Amino acid sequence: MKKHQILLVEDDQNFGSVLRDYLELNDYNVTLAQDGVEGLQYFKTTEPDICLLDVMMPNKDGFTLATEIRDLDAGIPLIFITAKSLKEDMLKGYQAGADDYITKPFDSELLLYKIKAILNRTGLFESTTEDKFFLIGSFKFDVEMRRLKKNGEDFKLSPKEAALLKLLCQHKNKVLSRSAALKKIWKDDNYFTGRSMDVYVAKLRKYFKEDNNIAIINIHSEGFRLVDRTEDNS
Amino acid sequence: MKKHQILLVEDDQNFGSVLRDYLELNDYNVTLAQDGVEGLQYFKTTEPDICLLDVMMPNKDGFTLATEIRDLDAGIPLIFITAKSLKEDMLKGYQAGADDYITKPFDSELLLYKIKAILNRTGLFESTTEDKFFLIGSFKFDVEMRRLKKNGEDFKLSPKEAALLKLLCQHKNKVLSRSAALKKIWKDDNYFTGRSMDVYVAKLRKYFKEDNNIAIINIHSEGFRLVDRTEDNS
DNA sequence: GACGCTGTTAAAAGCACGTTAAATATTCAA
DNA sequence: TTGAATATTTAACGTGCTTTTAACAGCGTC
Repeated sequence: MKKHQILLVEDDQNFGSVLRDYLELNDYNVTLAQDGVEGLQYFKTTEPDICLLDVMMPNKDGFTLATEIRDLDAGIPLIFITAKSLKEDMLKGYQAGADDYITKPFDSELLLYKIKAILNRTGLFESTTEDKFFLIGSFKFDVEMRRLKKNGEDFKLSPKEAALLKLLCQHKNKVLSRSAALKKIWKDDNYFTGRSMDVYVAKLRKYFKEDNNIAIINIHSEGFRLVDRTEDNS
Repeated sequence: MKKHQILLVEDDQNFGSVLRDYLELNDYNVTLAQDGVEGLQYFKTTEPDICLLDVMMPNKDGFTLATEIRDLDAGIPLIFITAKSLKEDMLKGYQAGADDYITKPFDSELLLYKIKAILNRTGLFESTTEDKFFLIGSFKFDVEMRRLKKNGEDFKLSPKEAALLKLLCQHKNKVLSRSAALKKIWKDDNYFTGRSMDVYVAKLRKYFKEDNNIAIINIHSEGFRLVDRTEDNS
């Protein structure tokens, strides 16, 4: 999963860098701008997913900046940060197109949740770039459709076959541990589910039987490894 | 512009009806439910654009309700209303999928702005040009009229037939998941609604029986796929 | 070679789907 | 309000796909 990009515009250097570090610790990429002018410039170059704007800033205040940003991208989420909790300010903020408003001093954990909530919302509408296809040698595996295609042949996979192949693909050329796969797909790890998984490994191997470049190799009492020799790996 | 529909769930009768009136004065259609159970029921029947949920309620609390609502419609915006401003509560709210959080006593004008901000955001992503027609091979499907035409033939579809065909069309050549369709059309996902859906799939297939280019294909335990072979897809 | 682990196949059990028809529920007009 | 027309759900039965279990044979390590 790619990290989300945040634009933070805050003139208070101390507060700004502390907040930036905190957000970065929580897996966001943060660009920190010192004022509205710089903020707009960084907005154009970094193409953030969400903006945190201080209201009171020299040079260009947060509301003006918000309007300009919204001009460039009507859909970008905005959160205002302000010391005052004046009602007029909040209303003005929402008019400028705020998605949320947070007043200093604020709880940093709460801010994280707000960011997450908003990104979830916008994320819903973006095409989720979850792994939809895998290329395995000359095969193409369509996860949603559960189809494994090669030239003329076109196999329909069962749910468990597809789930297992997906896991193997995600670990291509690495080891997929037995117990991890069992817990993930079978939600259980005992003798019988283990045997069941072996049956599925056998089924998958059949599909790749003709192709010597593809193999599902067992690592004794560890798990399985999907090797694709069409890629330049040792 | 059609009025937005709000679902307000609030057990305090006085507060609830005052808030409802206030929102109605501001051009919203409001449905007021007294508790979580009633809330879920009204959610299914009124199909609101946004929900305002009191957290503390008898019978079923706001968080539980939120989860159930999100299960039916992952995209619907939720705002929690609470008397306490406990951090734990707010975090729990955001985890339950809140878009915003407001604590009593609150400024009513601010609430309006929050609602507006959220509706603006969701409105951006909805297809403004709601699909009125679909072309399926040599058929033409008029969604509002619930008519499926081909040359001489002209079938009149029932509401559920039309709703299902519309969903299939929106996912043409992709997978329409069983549970998604059931939640969207039947507002429920259990054995019997599932069987009911199968009956409707059979009905739809009959309409396309003569045309070999159109098929509704089942993907076992996943859902259905409307394939149109007059378009150049594999 | 003993033991546990894996490979494979086939039979058995389980579950999802296709379809039709009968039973309910809903709608609409008289 | 009632009854006819329409719409939807439930039931029943057949079919096919999926998954588990069982059985037996081969492999790996100690």
